[in-house]
Amino acid sequence: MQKSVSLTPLRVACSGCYLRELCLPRKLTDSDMAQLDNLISLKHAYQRGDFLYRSGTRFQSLYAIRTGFFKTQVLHVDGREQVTGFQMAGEIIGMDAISSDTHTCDAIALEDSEVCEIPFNQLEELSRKLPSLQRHLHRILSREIVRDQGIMLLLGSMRAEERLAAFLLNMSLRFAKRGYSPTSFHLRMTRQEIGSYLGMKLETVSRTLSLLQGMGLINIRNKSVELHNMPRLQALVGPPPQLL
Amino acid sequence: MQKSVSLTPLRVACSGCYLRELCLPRKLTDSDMAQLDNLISLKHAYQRGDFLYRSGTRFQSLYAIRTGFFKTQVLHVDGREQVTGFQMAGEIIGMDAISSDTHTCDAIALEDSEVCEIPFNQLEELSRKLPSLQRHLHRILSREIVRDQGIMLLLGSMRAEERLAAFLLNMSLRFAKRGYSPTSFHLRMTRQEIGSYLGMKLETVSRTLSLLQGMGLINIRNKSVELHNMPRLQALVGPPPQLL
DNA sequence: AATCTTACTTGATGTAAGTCAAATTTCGAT
DNA sequence: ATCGAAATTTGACTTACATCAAGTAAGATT
Repeated sequence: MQKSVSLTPLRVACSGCYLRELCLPRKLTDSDMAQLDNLISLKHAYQRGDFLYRSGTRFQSLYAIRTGFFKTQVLHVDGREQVTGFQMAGEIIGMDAISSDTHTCDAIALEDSEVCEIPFNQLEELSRKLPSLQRHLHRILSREIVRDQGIMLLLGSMRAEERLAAFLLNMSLRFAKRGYSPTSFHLRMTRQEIGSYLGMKLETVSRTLSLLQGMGLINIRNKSVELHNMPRLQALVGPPPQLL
Repeated sequence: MQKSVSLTPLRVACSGCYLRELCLPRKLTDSDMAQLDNLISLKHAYQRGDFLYRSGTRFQSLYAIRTGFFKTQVLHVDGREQVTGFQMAGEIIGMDAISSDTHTCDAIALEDSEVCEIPFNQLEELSRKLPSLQRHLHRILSREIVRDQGIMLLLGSMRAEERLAAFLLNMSLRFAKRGYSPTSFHLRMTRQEIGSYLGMKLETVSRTLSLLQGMGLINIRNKSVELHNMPRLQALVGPPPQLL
């Protein structure tokens, strides 16, 4: 099923990579770090299309994305699906499953990816000993809540152009944080997936992207995007058309 | 600002009320409970319209609603607002603020309410000592993430009737859990607030409620609702019209 | 390189929900 | 009880987005 191959037989500490900056607390001693390293020792590789986990399966671990790109989606009874997020390197995934010990969404690799497994019981145990780790875990959980509320705002009250502008700016910001260009990047997901995430049909995504291009704000060719005018994109997200 | 009056000078333990069932872990010893009681000792009263907290203010505590009804909303730069949730007795509110030590939304009482304050630092400290409390806190945070994803699904892929059916059934479930009738209850929020929450205009809320009434599924008179046919309401939420 | 499949774009048309507006009801305050 | 403000309902009209339908381009597979 999920083709998870342990790339290296030896232990590969995630704290050794730049994950440290994004996912791990700062104020830990070397000894603390060692304990954390010990915890986050399982690395897995996934190919495009592989499931990291499936809705309904038992929860055991959170996952820290080392490299690559994932989407999470919830499936409705009738087959409708809603993409709930796109996750990239340095982000933690799987937190929805804590509440019921069962995954409530699917996580699927959008490109070949590497992931560090974080057994949750052990993380809880360690975070009881290390207050700064505990606090960090709480922040990560809370950040996910804030992110979701931002999307609720987007889905509940924005128009197609605004949604796409917000989406592109969000991608831009996240690429920039990882040292990539904020103005030129490659989308890993299809128009369909973008549409599901933003609550619109793929045709509308396509049309609206063409529109933004027509306005000179972006350049989009298949999955490659260039943001030509970030301030105006930002302005588009901000003030509404006639509502103010 | 927030008219928070300490109702009783003496300590009022929240664990003494039915909050225990909804918010607190089970497997605690009496001694553990006593510590928890000690932590959750501050009770405040709010009148309709009062702010429990405001976006931008410093985060210090979570709040357990003892009685009453709140809404949370995020405000956009331009004045647009999105209601992100309605909270009732037994629910915990304020978790979005952990990530940045700052509240990211407003919480406003929809009726006169009582709230127990839970200083978060102390909660963290105690949960380091009590694994079952720690686990419970994590579950509560995760449950909020799952809830938000459900709303994303609703906002992203449901039609007006489906949204309202889902909303009414959710209210019904939550009232039922608290021992109230699942089929007959009183909405505390305006059509406007329902609309904001569900991503539609107040006129559409009104029209759609009339429609559901016309179909014989509900009876609504101002803010009093009766659900006459829960299975059909459920069916409405489930399968889409022609999409399957 | 050729073929097949899957993504993407663009146009024509339909529709659910938004907007504007007026009438009615409810509720709080005097 | 009366008044005024706010909430709700309902109607007429508009619009943003969905749907349906080709046609084109990109990627995968052989």
